[in-house]
Amino acid sequence: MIYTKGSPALERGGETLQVTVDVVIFTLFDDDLHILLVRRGPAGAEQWALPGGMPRPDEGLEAAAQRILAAEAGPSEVYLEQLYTFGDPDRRPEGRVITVAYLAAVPADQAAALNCGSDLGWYSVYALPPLAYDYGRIVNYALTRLRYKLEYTAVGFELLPQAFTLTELQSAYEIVLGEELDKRNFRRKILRAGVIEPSGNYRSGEGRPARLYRYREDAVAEVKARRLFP
Amino acid sequence: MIYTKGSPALERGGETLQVTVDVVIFTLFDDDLHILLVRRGPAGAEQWALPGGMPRPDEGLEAAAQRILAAEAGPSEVYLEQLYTFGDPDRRPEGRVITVAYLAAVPADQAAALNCGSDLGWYSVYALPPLAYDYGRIVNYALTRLRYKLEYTAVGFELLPQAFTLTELQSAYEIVLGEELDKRNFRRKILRAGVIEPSGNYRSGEGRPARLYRYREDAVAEVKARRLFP
DNA sequence: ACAAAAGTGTTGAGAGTACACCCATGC
DNA sequence: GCATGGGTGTACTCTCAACACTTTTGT
Repeated sequence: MIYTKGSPALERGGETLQVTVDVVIFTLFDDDLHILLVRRGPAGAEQWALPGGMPRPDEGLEAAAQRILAAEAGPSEVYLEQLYTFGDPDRRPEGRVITVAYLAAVPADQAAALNCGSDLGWYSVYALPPLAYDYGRIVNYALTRLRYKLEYTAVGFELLPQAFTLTELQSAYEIVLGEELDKRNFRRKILRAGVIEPSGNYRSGEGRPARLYRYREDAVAEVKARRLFP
Repeated sequence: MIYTKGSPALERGGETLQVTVDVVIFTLFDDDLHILLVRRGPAGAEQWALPGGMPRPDEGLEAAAQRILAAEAGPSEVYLEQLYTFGDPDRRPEGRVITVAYLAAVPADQAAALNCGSDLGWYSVYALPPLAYDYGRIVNYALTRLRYKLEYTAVGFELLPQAFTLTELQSAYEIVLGEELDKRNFRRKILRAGVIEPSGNYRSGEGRPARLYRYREDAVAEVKARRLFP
């Protein structure tokens, strides 16, 4: 018999088993990739944590992540995916907590609380404040995953406003990947992929106005990358 | 304040919150891809489940998966990765269970219990018996992930014995992917990748003896597949 | 007219794909 | 000697990567 019934939390020596859902929320502004953090602990010895909480009794894990995201960052209709579940017994000194981490990407123009209170803030992933517990590991994991997905899927657009120029798009890729890309190759490849289309408008600024593009909702983000093995 | 302390399992209306770890264990024999299932329920209306259990108080999630794997399938030193966490509130009628699913791949010659009791058995993923709850979904998810990883990483070798012929390797790929591959292209590509080396021995059978290969432990399974996006 | 950013093509190298025959052994 | 599975090479196409100049606007 594999599954035991009963009340496991109590049977296990009285230890409580907490499950939390934490969300790593990425956004892109000021030429930098940011995540949302909440402050914990007293000023002076302050530490930062990911927004999170416990799933409610009748709430699925993804629904909980969605709720947390909406509460802290504002928008709905954003990119959200399960990242990983962290459950080492000694993650936290006060007791065992199993955390189901999610990754979210929101466009900066939808991200509420861009200049939010001192308990909540966007921080560059390249200059993070001290994080509590093993949050650093979770953030690293999320960043690795975001970079990976950026190359093989269309997540990149989830970080941008609805209309964007090709230069802005390229810049977004460069910021997240931490790597420079060739302008002509970038444009050829992204246009040939057929995932974006001109919106018909232009954006003026310094120099020649740039054509605006939008992501094609009907785009098949068919990720047919080359196989490593036969 | 995001995290509440106390005894959440009781505070939440007396509902207990169970966390289990389940493992989808793949192996390859008889020209077919199999997973290990355990029987639950009475004969006649029997249903099958994935091997699983609760993590012990001082045991990490991966450690729990390793323990379950060792107990049911025998070997250690096998491929094991976290798959996904399933936590819909209505997964099970008897109460809420959050399941952290793992994916394992073991070579058939290490898989104990190949002809095990009637409570435990290997089943072809292409002909599964009736599964309890949402196990079907978990198995599908695992199969999708296995196929995906097969193409871009070196998991394939985890399903094979230490020494294998190129024909056996190709056959393994074909069985898992459900697709035929070209012999010459397969060989050129796998050899050029530098992940296997001849063991020096040969296997005799019908026809010309086949050269045996082994997986190179020092192989950099550098997955440099083509980017979809720039 | 000039500064500033947008936009545009070509070429060489490497990888993918399709395809058919000879080789070594056991019986 | 023949059946059985093992092993090998080539030609075409496509994608990648490297690389520099012209165009359009605002001041």
